[in-house]
Amino acid sequence: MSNLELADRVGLSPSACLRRVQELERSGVITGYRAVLDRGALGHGFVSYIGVGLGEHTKDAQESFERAMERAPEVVECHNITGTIEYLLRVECADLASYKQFHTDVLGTAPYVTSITSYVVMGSPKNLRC
Amino acid sequence: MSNLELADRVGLSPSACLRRVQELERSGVITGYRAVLDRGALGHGFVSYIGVGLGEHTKDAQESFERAMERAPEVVECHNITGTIEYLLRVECADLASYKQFHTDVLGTAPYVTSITSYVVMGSPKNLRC
DNA sequence: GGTGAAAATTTCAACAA
DNA sequence: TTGTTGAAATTTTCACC
Repeated sequence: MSNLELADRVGLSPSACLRRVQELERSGVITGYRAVLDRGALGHGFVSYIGVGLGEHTKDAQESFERAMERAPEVVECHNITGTIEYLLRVECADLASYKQFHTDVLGTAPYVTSITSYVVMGSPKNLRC
Repeated sequence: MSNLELADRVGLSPSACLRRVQELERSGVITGYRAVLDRGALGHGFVSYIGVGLGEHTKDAQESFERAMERAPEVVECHNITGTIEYLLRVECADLASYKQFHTDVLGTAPYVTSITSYVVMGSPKNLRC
């Protein structure tokens, strides 16, 4: 949306509207801007969440696992969570075959991993983040 | 990023670059554009994932639960997943107190809900979606 | 895919409430 | 402090090569 349209929607002049947006950028409320991509069109239609448990809870175990996730392009999100397991991943693959490959090649060889629980996404009735 | 900078980065003329971007928009690969906001600055620093199990698996049970999630502003994502539970939510609250309120007032009163498992996000070492 | 010019937008300084 | 005006700088957009 152009600043002109935004200004019109919120009922401000373009310059006043721009000043507010710039203030949000400067103060860190707006971190940046992104294009929203269609997963299916990109060939990443197979989405799953994966709970991962680590055998050790040392700093080294965490860092080496996180580095492995950083390298894997299929891993779109990696959250360090409380509870019975340590990590929750969001993984986007082309299909079940490429997911299986990720499962064995990446998760199977990642350091300290002791448990893997997959939840395949069948649909997302609400998704405000994309 | 302006089209001028993007064109410079990919090594194309601005017009050729714009033509490619417009084709991505037209063909549906690029669905839209979003500002990336800082959760903490917005007062939504308390992020958690919640696994939800439903007692019934009827169409009615699913639809009424999904409608309840649609109404709750704290629910940022609602995924219908395979596995032992039916839904995985991403919930963003101000703090633990407002999370507790969401837990009892929204999830506690949502229809057909039989199990709730919370995973509080301590950190997100990788997060390509925002 | 590139060039160049017209149209539109962003940006900001000066001013007003 | 917040909003408006107006003009310059920049960018987007597109016809043509």
